[in-house]
Amino acid sequence: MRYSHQRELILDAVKGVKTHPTADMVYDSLHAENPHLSLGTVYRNLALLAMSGEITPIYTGDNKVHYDGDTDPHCHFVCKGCSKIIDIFITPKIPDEVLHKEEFKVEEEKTIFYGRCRDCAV
Amino acid sequence: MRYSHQRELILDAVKGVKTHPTADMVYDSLHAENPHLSLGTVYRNLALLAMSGEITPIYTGDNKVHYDGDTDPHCHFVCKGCSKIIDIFITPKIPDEVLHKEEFKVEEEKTIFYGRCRDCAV
DNA sequence: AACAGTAATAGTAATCATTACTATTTAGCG
DNA sequence: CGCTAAATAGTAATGATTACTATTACTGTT
Repeated sequence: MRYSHQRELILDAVKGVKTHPTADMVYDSLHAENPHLSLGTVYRNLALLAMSGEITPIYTGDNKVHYDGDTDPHCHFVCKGCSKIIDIFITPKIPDEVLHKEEFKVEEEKTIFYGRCRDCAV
Repeated sequence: MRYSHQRELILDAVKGVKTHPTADMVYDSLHAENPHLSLGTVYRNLALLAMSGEITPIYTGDNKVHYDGDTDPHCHFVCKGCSKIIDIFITPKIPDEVLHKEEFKVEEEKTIFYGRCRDCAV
């Protein structure tokens, strides 16, 4: 993987923010300062950065991939009202019984809690 | 919610299977016997059934919503090689520290383990 | 510093899952 | 049976993501 200015921009955009932006949001945040940046480039580099472990994809069910610049293992909360994603800094522990299955080998765990945030309480 | 024959078909198709089918897969499995069933009807009813808690959506990151006919709380394993989904029958426990946050109220938890199945081992 | 080779980009078109729309059908109640 | 609203079929539209291609720009070599 060869250096590219755009990839650095994109990585910084995700790392520099505590929200969990989608490709579209990253593109919007960079486009004003970099009018020639292409949305396809954002998509491709987010995928590359996720593959190389520099950012983490989050699949919340809103039909868009979000990315987290904090790769330290932790969980997320997703509000069913406003779709906001909140970091929960507890380290999920993969149970031994799951690690020792014959059927498959677990490499990572993703845990999402769903509910309602204070603003969206029913 | 009024009874419909189509909804019953769709519910049975998801409940009657241990795979975790997408709307498309449900449609395919029913279309031969029910040539007038519409894909839109499948999508709408899967969403309705999920909302009423009769089936559970799973977001694995493959950009398609899968559904699980088993609503008993449990986890899933997703193979990074073949994308197969395997049930893991351990009941995830929502940690007290998460249940007692002021910021939000957790209603459910979804945990997915990622790795490689035996067939896709590297 | 020019050169070559090849990965990366920009810009646009295409794809794929899902949702929206509308005329028609049907559940279910009086 | 007949009414009314909910549900469906079939098709069109949307929205996120990927594919494609000509051009640009890293990086190792002379």
